[in-house]
Amino acid sequence: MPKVSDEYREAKRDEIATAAMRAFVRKGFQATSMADIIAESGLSAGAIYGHFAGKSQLILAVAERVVGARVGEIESLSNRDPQPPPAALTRILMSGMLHDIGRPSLLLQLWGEAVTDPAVQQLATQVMHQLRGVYINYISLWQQREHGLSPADADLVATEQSLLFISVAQGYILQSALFDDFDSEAFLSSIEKYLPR
Amino acid sequence: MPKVSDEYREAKRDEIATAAMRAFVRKGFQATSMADIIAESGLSAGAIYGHFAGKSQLILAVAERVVGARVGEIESLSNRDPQPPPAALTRILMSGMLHDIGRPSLLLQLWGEAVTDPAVQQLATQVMHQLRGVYINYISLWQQREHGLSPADADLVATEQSLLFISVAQGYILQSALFDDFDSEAFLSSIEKYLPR
DNA sequence: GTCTATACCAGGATAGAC
DNA sequence: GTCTATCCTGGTATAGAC
Repeated sequence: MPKVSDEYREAKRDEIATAAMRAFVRKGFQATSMADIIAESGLSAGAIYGHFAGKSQLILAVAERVVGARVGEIESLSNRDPQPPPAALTRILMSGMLHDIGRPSLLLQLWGEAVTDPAVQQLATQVMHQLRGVYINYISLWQQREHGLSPADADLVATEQSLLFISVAQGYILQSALFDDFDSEAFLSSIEKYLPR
Repeated sequence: MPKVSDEYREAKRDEIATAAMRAFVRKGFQATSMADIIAESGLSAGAIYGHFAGKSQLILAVAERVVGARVGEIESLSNRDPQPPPAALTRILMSGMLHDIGRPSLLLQLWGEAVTDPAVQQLATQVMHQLRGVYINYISLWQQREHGLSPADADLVATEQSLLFISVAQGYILQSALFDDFDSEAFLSSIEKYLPR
């Protein structure tokens, strides 16, 4: 395979997926028709079907892009030297996410989609595991540094607490989408005040 | 209007909505066709359209039933005399919910639906407000009884903490649907261990 | 009120030319 | 690889008899 062709192919897929994401954010996965995506991308039906087998493949590709960025970011945070306390992770993650996808409502749709679409379900589950792993590492490190726990004890605490911290991030996303008077700052500072250190 | 007619009407609506809910739980809102609901109910198209204007009305009706039960339950908990600590609320609520709707995945779909369907969105927002109100009352009462705070101070604390407790309930629902190895008991006991009392 | 049969349409996917 | 035009399925909603 020639190299240029591969690069072109990848760039085109990216261009299409990005356009699809814009459309999905606007109207939701289900309500977005292929015609919408075609219009948004400025391309034609033929062009799109040349790169993606169908709408569900497109949803999956968009989902992968959305969550992929997030996982990378979290991993990079583990290696930061003046380690922020675990509760502050939420703040950092949420602002990164908002920067990337604009409205978090896309995630609500993704979760809804996971219920019925096995491919999305699998992706979501896999990401949850990654997320949990990263949180556990992060919290364990924090417990060792801050409270002098042994690695084994720290891991135990981290395993317990990870579910709680993940819940808080999920709560942020849900509440920001569903409260019409959501106050981001109030939420985050409340978190930092009441979650364990 | 004759009384029997009204009663019959309401019973029939309930029968249809319940059948629709079974179908929705099985296949999801979008993937469920009117034909599915017709089959599940054992009735005919004509009968259903005689009681509901269309599929979206049916979704709304099911959503109202699902969340309505929950709100009622929470309110009744406030008046319980040996008041369980706020973190224990999660346990009680979640078991009530599981009992009612079987799998929590229906809620994920509801949240996804809220993004695009204004009627569902409005319902979700309204329920969130109720939920927050009930949590605030509950926590405030607890703070007064347990820590002897003044009502004003207790309200302040309760307002801050309510978002956190709601997050935890939402996290439970999401994680139970998205983790293939979700451990309900581990989640709940971790909550009770690390959340403020 | 409820049934059966069907009209009607949106929208996903493809055919074939360029 | 991409375009236009079109096919065709699945699915909502209605018509009309009972």
